Amino acid sequence: MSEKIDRRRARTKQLLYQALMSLLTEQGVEHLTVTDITNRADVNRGTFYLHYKDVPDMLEQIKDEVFESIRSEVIQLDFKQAMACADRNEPYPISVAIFEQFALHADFLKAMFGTKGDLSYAHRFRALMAANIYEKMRYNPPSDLAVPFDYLIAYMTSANFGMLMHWIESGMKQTPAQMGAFMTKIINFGPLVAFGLRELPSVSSSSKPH
Amino acid sequence: MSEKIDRRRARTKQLLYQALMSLLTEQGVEHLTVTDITNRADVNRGTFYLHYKDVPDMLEQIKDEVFESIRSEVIQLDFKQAMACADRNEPYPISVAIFEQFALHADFLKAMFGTKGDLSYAHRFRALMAANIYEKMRYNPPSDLAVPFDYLIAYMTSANFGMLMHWIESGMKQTPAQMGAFMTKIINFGPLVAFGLRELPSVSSSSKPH
DNA sequence: ATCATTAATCAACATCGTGTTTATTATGGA
DNA sequence: TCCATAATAAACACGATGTTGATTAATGAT
Repeated sequence: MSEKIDRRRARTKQLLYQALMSLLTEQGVEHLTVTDITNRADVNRGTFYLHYKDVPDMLEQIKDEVFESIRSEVIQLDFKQAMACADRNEPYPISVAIFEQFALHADFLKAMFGTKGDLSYAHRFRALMAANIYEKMRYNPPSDLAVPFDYLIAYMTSANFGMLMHWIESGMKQTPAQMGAFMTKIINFGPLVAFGLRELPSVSSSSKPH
Repeated sequence: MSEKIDRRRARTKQLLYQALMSLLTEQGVEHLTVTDITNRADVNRGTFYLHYKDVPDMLEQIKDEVFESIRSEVIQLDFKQAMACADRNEPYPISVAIFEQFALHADFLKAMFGTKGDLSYAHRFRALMAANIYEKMRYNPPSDLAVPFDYLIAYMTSANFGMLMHWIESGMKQTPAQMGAFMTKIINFGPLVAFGLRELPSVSSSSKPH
């Protein structure tokens, strides 16, 4: 009853979505016009305005949906669980689930993070990761840093996000499970150890909970 | 003789530049119109086209100049020198010079890398760093990686670039010398050691030259 | 199956920014 | 001074926008 969806609305909305996606993969996020979208969707131009305010509005809605689908996974991350998985040398399931969610929206994200992409969207994902890492650190607050804490956050979010982008841009040759394993290793042991350039260092006293 | 610069050309070009910069810091790189720029510069709209093809062309020229000024410093980086400085616990001069060059163009870069920024420009700088790191690695080629080499590159370029962006976005509270010190530490010892979360690990055999 | 409701279409409109052109004015360098 | 060139002003066609009103078509409920 409360769910009343007119087939016509759903149909044209899907046509517009498909048209947008094909244009997005072709020419990136710039120079997207209502005229182009509606022409490709074989829909009257005026009809577009029955669904969206303008092109940025349409993009915003899709961005929100994709972001939310990933955010809902990210907030389930548990630092201790991830560490336990890393010690047992197995991928952390929630981490894998996140990569699967990314794979699901690969085309869209590839366009949004590609050369002609949307920097504000990248910032949004980085902010999500930062909040998450900050949450992790609260369990084991660092002190006596050789480099300020906010730089630690910037470093880690950018590094992880960079690997994610590289995965998407290079055609997702690794499975989500593999990527999850990479990420877990690097987060817990640092890049040099994870990449096999150094042995695992002995755990220092400063990383022990009080 | 060969250097013949009409004062009028130089004057209007500077007026256009100043107008562009003030608009850039106000509203980011999007929705920059010729009309807005020439209005703010108090210059006839037609005059703009005597200097630039269109707005992207004007941006491109400035982007090229700034990029080149930084690239010319980056290519002077020497891996061994940087390591030597790190061991003596002093900032690597060329690294400091790079940060000074960034500081020189802070306003422009802040706009280009901000929320409404230009992702293609960010990619360009990351590609520069990637080429540089790749060059470094050639002296000490890694083998037996737990994670593929291209992910190592993606990780490192993104991490370093992320710190750089954070420095710019947070108002450049650290001096170029301090930032150079941060960077040198992290590149050589990894983030966990650099941030003081672990002790310096013993150097493994895999990181020794043959 | 009917019918009122809602969606989609079509055509027209004013608006805005673009890039170009022409004629005119002014400024600079020699 | 005087020539070359830069800047101005006004006009133009073009393309995309966002809106409107009238019309046709499809849908869901009864």
